[in-house]
Amino acid sequence: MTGAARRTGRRPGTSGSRDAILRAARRQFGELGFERTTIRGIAGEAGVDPALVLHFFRSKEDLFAESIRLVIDPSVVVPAILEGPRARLGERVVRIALELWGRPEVRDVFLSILRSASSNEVAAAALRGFITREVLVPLAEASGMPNAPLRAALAGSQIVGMAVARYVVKVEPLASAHPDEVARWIGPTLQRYLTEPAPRRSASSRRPRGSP
Amino acid sequence: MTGAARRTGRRPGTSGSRDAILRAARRQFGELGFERTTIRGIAGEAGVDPALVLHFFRSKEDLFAESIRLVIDPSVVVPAILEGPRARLGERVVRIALELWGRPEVRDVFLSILRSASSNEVAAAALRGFITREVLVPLAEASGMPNAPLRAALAGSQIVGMAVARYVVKVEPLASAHPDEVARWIGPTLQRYLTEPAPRRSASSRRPRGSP
DNA sequence: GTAGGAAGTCAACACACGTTGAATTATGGA
DNA sequence: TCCATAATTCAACGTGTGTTGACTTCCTAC
Repeated sequence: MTGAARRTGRRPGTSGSRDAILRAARRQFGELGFERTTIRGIAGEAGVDPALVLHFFRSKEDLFAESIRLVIDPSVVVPAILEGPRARLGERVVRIALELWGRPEVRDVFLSILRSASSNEVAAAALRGFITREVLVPLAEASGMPNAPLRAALAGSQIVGMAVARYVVKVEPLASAHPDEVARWIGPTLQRYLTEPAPRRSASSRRPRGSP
Repeated sequence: MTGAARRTGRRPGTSGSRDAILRAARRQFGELGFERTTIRGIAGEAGVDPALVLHFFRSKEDLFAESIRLVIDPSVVVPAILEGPRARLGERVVRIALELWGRPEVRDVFLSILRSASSNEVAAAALRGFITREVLVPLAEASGMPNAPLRAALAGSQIVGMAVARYVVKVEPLASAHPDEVARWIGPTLQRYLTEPAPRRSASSRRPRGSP
């Protein structure tokens, strides 16, 4: 080595430290979840002093909130969902979801949210908000069905379930199935939730006549 | 108060401390997940010294592992899934799942696993193991279809997705929908995954002839 | 040129956590 | 009756964490 011990003070030129920190944060929050990710770890990966992390982002919570600010563009995604034949709505939705999960930046953010949604209220709110805004509302509009919110929530539940099974818990053979195959199976489910008539009340789940 | 400062040494009679600790652990792991649950917190809820917790269970990891040891009885659940008309397999599965989530002890354990599966390998393994053993294998047997593992994984993904949406993220109106309604919507999905013919390869997802 | 702010490091604080070892009191079998 | 063993608390240790404040170096607007 040239023996250059990292000295104090500002560096010449533009360092890109802020971005490096954010990238490292996203990656680690995605891999470890909120609790197990440490400021020191992020700083290490970004090649920077831990104090600098908090110089840019005021606290760990703030950094987390910033790191899960969505990196997907609704003005692209929503039209992509809406355009095309209504008979293939479900399939389009799965394909778009799978495509998003395929991009590393997006995937890290999604994993962050999913990993942390369980114990971090910010993350849970983010997930709820995202699902509502980016998934439910457009889908409800696209379907134009009565019951739209419930239908959209059901569709969302199947997508989240697929993501958990595939990317978090890694249940085989789903985890390594080809996206096309996944789309073929799950597409019809979403299609039914979103566009087909509501299920009939079956005999066994009806209360006997005269009961309250 | 009677001023009775808790003194040291063994208590007369049977105290039930071990059970109290386990109950508190299950509850807190379920509410907070592995990381945010503390030994001190559990001890507090159980009315006991923190050291006693580690006297009974050798470490926090061990306590966690013990606390997620499944409280459901396969010899009851599996037959309940298998018996009855094959045409209503899907509906039976959802109903059983919802019924299990309704019992507080089971619910705490499920929540523990779900909340911690993302960052705790023990929990992820437990979830994978449980899904495989209690859900996938029996379902695969029940269906007797080719592709059984994939089919069962898909069914599992819809169940987990419903649980996350309903109990963790609390997406409305799914979160407060009546179990009957949930069963009516989701039953057919499981039914299709488990018993209906595999989806045909559609034109749009086929590669053009001659490509690798 | 020079002042003020931005980028960067260093050392330290305070706190909470999991874990340990010794000490104390009860139980139950020989 | 005695003694090993179980149940229980207490006090403490070590470690890792988020966060802070002082300090230095560079950039840019006047």
